[in-house]
Parts: sequence; C-alpha cells; structure tokens
Amino acid sequence: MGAFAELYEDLHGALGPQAWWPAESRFEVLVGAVLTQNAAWRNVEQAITRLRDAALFAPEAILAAPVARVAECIRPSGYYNIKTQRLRAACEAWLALGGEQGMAAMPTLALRNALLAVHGLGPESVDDVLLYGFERPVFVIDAYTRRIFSRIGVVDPRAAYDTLQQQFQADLPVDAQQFNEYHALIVQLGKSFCRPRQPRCGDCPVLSRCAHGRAEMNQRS
DNA sequence: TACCAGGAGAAAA
DNA sequence: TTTTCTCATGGT
Repeated sequence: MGAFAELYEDLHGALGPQAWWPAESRFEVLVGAVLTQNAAWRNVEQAITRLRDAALFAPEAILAAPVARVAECIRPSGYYNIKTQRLRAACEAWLALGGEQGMAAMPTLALRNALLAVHGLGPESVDDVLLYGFERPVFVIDAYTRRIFSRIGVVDPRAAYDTLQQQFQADLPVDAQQFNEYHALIVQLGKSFCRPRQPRCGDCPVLSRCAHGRAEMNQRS
C-alpha cells in the first residue's frame, strides 16, 4: 500500500464518512463548483439560497435573467461580477452539452475536455462536477490537498494540477466513491487541523506524518 | 486589522 | 514559460 492509500485509511478511520457533495442535484454541483472558487462554503450556501429564492436556480432562468440580478443573488460568495460571467458560461455549456442526460452519456475524458473549454471552469471546478455530479473516478486537487500532502512530504506543492492528480490516481484504486470520500476527508482535515501559517495540529489524525505535527510533538515532549 | 476561504484567467516578466 | 495581479464578500 502506498502513502496515499495509507493516509486514506488513517483519515477514514479517524474522521468517518463525510457524505459529500452537499448538493441536491447535478446542476447544483455545477453552480457550487463555480461559486466556491476562493470562497468559504458558508457564503456559497447563502448565494445558492438567494438564487433559489429569486426563482433563478435553473440554467434557463439564469441565462434569461438580467446580469445584475444574478450578480446581486451571488454577492455573498464574493467576486460576484466575475462569477456571474462564469455561471452564465457554465449554464450555456450545460444546455449545449444536452443537459444532465447529455452529459451523463458522454465518456469521462470527452466531458472533462468539454467542460475545461468553458470560460471560468478550471481543472478543480471541472473535476468537482465530474466526481460529485457525475460519479466519474477523477481525483480533485485543491489547496487543502497541496498543503496537507506537501507538509507530509509526499508531493511538491508547486507541481502542476495534472501531475498531482496522476500521483493520487496511480496509488489508489479507480473508484469514484473512494475519490469522493478521500477528497471530502482532506477538506475536513484541512479545515480542522491543517491551517496555513499557524498550524494547530491538536488531535490531528495524521499528526505523526506531518512536519508541523512532528514539531508540535517535539515541543510537547 | 489582517488573514483566510473547497480558483481561474489575464497581464507582466 | 513562469510569476504576479485581479476579482470581493464574510467570518475569525
């Protein structure tokens, strides 16, 4: 078993199943993937609620609405002007690709390339949609993944997205359910224990593997 | 007050 | 090709 598989066992044992993504539909995963770009999920939830309350939570409704109205709805998630453009581009792609049924019928690589061609959808957002929306076995690399695994010393934090993704996928079974759970566990670990600048390792389940954790353990002893 | 949060694209070097 | 800048609100 490689380092990535070992850490999954540690995290799953310590934190338990996370039951991600917190969305009720595939379209909501797409919207969430755009709105969560460099934003706290709490603020994304506010933005999604405001879209629902405004009866704008559908691709056709978002495209038909005045840009300023959509922007006002998603204001809590930050970068609202940029994200309005990105959300509109994502809705256009959603419809152009045949909606939920059309996209579900596409091979993973073709769907990934089609989504990457959409303005405002980068690799992380696209892989969120593929993994959490369409149950495709692609590993999501985010800021938490880079921070945690570079502190442990098994990845280069400056490595390209695709390079890191290949490292994870080469060490793990091709299993969308496990990729789903693993990424959710990484985010939970990052939020709770693996902060930037001022790590507070506390009862971190990977304390002994992490450079910051070892330093903290040495201070305690 | 300053930093951070489930990034991405454009511009500059 | 790589690095830096810009977009912006809300919580701690």
